[in-house]
Amino acid sequence: MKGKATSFDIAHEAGVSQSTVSRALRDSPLVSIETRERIKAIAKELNYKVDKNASNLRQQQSSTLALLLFEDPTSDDSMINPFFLSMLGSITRATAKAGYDLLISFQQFSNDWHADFEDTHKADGIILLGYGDFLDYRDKLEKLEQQNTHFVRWGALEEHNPGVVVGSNNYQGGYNITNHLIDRGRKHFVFIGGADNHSPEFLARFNGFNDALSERGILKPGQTAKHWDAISTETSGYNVCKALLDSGEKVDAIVCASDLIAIGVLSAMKESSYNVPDDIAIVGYDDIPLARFTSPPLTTVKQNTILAGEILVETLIAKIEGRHAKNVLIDADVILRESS
Amino acid sequence: MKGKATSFDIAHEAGVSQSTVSRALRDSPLVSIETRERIKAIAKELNYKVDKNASNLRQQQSSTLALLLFEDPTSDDSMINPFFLSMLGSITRATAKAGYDLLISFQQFSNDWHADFEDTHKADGIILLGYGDFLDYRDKLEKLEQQNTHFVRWGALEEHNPGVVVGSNNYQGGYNITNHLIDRGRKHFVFIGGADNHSPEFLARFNGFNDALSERGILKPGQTAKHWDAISTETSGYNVCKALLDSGEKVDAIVCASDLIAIGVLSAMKESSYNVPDDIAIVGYDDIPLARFTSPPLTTVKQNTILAGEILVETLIAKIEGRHAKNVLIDADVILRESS
DNA sequence: CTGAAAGCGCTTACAG
DNA sequence: CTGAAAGCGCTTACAG
Repeated sequence: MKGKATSFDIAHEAGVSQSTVSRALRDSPLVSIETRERIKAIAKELNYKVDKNASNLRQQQSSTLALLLFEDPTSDDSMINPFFLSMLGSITRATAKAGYDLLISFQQFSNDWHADFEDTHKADGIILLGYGDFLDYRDKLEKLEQQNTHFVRWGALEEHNPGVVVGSNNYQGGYNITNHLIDRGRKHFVFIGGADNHSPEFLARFNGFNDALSERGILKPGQTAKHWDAISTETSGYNVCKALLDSGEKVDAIVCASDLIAIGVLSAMKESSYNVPDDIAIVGYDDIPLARFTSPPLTTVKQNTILAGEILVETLIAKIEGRHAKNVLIDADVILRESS
Repeated sequence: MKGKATSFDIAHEAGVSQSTVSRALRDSPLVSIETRERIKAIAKELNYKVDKNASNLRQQQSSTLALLLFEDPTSDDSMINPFFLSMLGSITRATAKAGYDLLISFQQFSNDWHADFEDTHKADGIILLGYGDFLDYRDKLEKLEQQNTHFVRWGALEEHNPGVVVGSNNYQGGYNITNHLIDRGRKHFVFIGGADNHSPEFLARFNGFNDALSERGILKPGQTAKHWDAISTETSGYNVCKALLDSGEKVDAIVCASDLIAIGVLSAMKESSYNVPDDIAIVGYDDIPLARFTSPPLTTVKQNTILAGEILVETLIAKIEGRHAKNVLIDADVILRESS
């Protein structure tokens, strides 16, 4: 036998037609059990595998999902946010469990990204993952929607979302962790991280933070909480924290928009000989695996990545199969550790 | 226009044959520049994309690489080794640059993994990534080789490797970082991590460690360095370090088989009030992004993941295209930080 | 430079 | 329960 075996080879070997082979391998009840078993045995022996290209072409679908992972081009080359990597792991597993393959593509926000996976029939649907400047790509999402491309996006729920969105309850997370700090007697709060509508997830965290401070009287009516801008990297957290300390701003609690920022902040604190949490409490957001191993271990808000990955995949498959798919908000839990 | 446009739609619109459309879109010099441009414009207008399934079927190839990422089933669910994630990032980028798509699949070592990506024509070749019990899957690799499946493996170079291997010079890394510690006056060494032929990469690091100690007279002839077994997770590093400290073993330098282990070790040191590096020097291996942010920052051996990803992809494509592909050993550099 | 035709390897409606 | 045939949307050898 030269080259790979085809269904015709099996048919020849089994003394049946090629149609019967195809039916048998797909477990069609139209074929008697005995013939089915016989054909399967021969297929196995010849190491036959259905050619996916032919099968997909004929069926006009691909049993493949595409994941577009957006990276912040401002961030460090090799440093992909561990939170997304953990999502990637759970999405991969959920995809496999559902019988689909997963095509992956990293995209730079800055680039003119193209989501032609579905147009080229390489994928039946697309998962969009990544923080980043929402406003920049809103147009593209709307175009995707117009083209009837199936896609789900991980992100913040807003009034008019193009497509379906699965996200974490960022407002609740920011709100709860701030209340925790207030309960511990903290008075002077600063939020470090992006907090405008370019990154709605961080903004929601900030809003929860702000509302908790207002409700508990830390903020006077009409006042807005203190906010220092940073992108979601350790380096940015480190630099901003240094600047914050230099500014002489009175602070005894810092709420960071992500764990990565918090790790940079902890590092700056140590360098400037501040004691965490005695002098200043630091909390993060995401609960990346390393949050347990910082010094001190980091209090943070856990995003349930395993659940999130499953829901993303489930939602996308629902769209592909034409079932109803709705937006989902996943609860975010505060994880108490020693940094607060 | 209902459904997606095909090359026949473009042909109709352009008043040429479908063959000419196909040629024009592939930039064949057989088609005049003017016709080419005209056809491309129409294709763009109709939002036409070549159907990959049809194109692949016809050409008997897929322009897709598959990445099998093996996870250690003993390790924490959500915690994928950051080193591999960083490799994943660089492999994704290198794959895209070479004009291929990337299919990803996570595999449990324990499972009966099947690499039928190439058999099903879903991928032209396979990249195997992950530490793990080499002996367990040696048979499978040999079977892959017999079936003429194109694959590259990330790992240790050994005498009789099935297939092509790209790896880091683990022996050199272990050797150099140990010499660094000896230069700093350390006398009592322990290696934490797996060091048998089930995980040849860790074993190579241990061998480099051992040989450096022998050459410098820290080990008497015939003696073997002290070695405590651990899997590559923070938790395992933490537990083993606790046991080591409890044992009363005299130690002033610990060489860890991975940064993850070292992070657990640092955490145990802190808890038991040892000062790093004054009491005990700790070094890791991998230089994961967080190594810079541990407390104290971790001295470690850098694996050049960007280069590694590029070489893996390059090597695999060489095999696919029938060119000569040889094993590659990448240099490993010691990164000095405060933990040693 | 262009077109008509074959064929990649399947799945499935149609006929028996 | 089974088979002959059409067709998914391309690419490319062949003929002009």
